[in-house]
Amino acid sequence: MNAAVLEPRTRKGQHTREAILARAMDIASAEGLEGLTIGSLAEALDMSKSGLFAHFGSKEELQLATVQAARAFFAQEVMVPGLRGRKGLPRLCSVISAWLDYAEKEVFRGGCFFTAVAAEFDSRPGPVKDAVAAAMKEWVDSLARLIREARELGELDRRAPADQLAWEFNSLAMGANSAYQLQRDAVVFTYARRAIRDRLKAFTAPGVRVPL
Amino acid sequence: MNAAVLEPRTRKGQHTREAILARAMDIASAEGLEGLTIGSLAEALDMSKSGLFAHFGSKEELQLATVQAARAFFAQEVMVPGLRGRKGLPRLCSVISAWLDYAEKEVFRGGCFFTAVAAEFDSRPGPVKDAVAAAMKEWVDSLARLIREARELGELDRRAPADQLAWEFNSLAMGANSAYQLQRDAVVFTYARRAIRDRLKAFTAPGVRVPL
DNA sequence: TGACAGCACGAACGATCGTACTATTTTTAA
DNA sequence: TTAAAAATAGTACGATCGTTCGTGCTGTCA
Repeated sequence: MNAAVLEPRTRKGQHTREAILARAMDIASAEGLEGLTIGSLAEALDMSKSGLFAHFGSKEELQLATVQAARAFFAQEVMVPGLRGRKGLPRLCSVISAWLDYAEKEVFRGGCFFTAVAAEFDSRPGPVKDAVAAAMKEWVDSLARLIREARELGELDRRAPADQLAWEFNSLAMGANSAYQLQRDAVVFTYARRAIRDRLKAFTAPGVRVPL
Repeated sequence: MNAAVLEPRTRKGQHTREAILARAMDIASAEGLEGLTIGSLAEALDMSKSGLFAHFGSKEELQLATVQAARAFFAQEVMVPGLRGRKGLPRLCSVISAWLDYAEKEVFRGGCFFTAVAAEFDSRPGPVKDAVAAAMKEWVDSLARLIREARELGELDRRAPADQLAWEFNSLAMGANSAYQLQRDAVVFTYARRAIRDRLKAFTAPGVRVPL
């Protein structure tokens, strides 16, 4: 069976599929992609298990589709608003700020979808882990690219290690999301902002303002 | 039934219980505390489901016992070797180093137990989440205490924000563990060490060596 | 030696999991 | 308008989940 090519062929099918994936992202952010159960998902959407199941053909395909949906959602929610900032340091800070806001606003019940799912699948080899790892890498690479842009514009020191910093900022943002979910103390977002700002300041000329 | 007070009354029972929890920590680090199944755990230990079950009385009690065992294990594996460093900055760096080594050596299949379990339970209210949150808080507080000691010895600037830094270092270490599990590239441990070292250097007098 | 406590076992429970089949309704295209 | 196609529902399956129950085994102490 080739379930990977199951795709909706009508507007209605498309609409249903989108509704399913929106709920799936929300549930998975809190319960994980394994805790995301076909029965409970169907019930939450007032449809039958088998009707929902037919959209994907297997649970793994549902999980993969959810990861792709989350990737698109993240781009829409974080990258698009973030990229409105002026190229260079402002844009970098704008993207990071959008990401922290997205975590703090709890757009999903469980906070950031990828933070939850990455931890869940990081030691489960398979297509789902590969998809999650690819999405994370794509995101960190985007951050590194923004850092290099700021460097080329002379706003950051030429020696600023882009990959290192991108990884750091991602770790701090994920850490803020996790700590907030766990302890429910929003001060961690202040910690994260300050940590990133201080780190960036170390690579700017004295007096340059880091807009974060 | 009061399953919480189920405790072994013979040396043999004690021994079995320890063997169960050792396996449980290992499995849960990779599959999570929900993925940790009584059946699979029993099979891995060559015992019957019911025999194993009787040691705890419920799955939640098994999960709680596993968290407590992991707390003790972490103290033994990270805090004890770390505290051998001389009081102050060396001890702080020694503890952080022990923690990064423990993650990199993959003492458990899935890396750090608490990183995995914190992400899994951070949006599942209940006694297990509470236990995990308490353990994490205890650990970050320990780091903050070490930072304050270094500050009081004059090795770190008086303005070094202990809670902020403790949170940062924990985020970076957890981030290194996660990224390593996900991408299997050990360079992230170098990133984490460098990030923490640079951050500490910003609060030391020029020329002071940060032993990390 | 006998009684008893603690440990472990096998069998079975109801519930729920993912999945497979068939039937019915709804949408689309001619 | 009608026939094909797609979407959804209904039902049932084998497997596995956590849990319960009754029963032995084993070592200890009177």
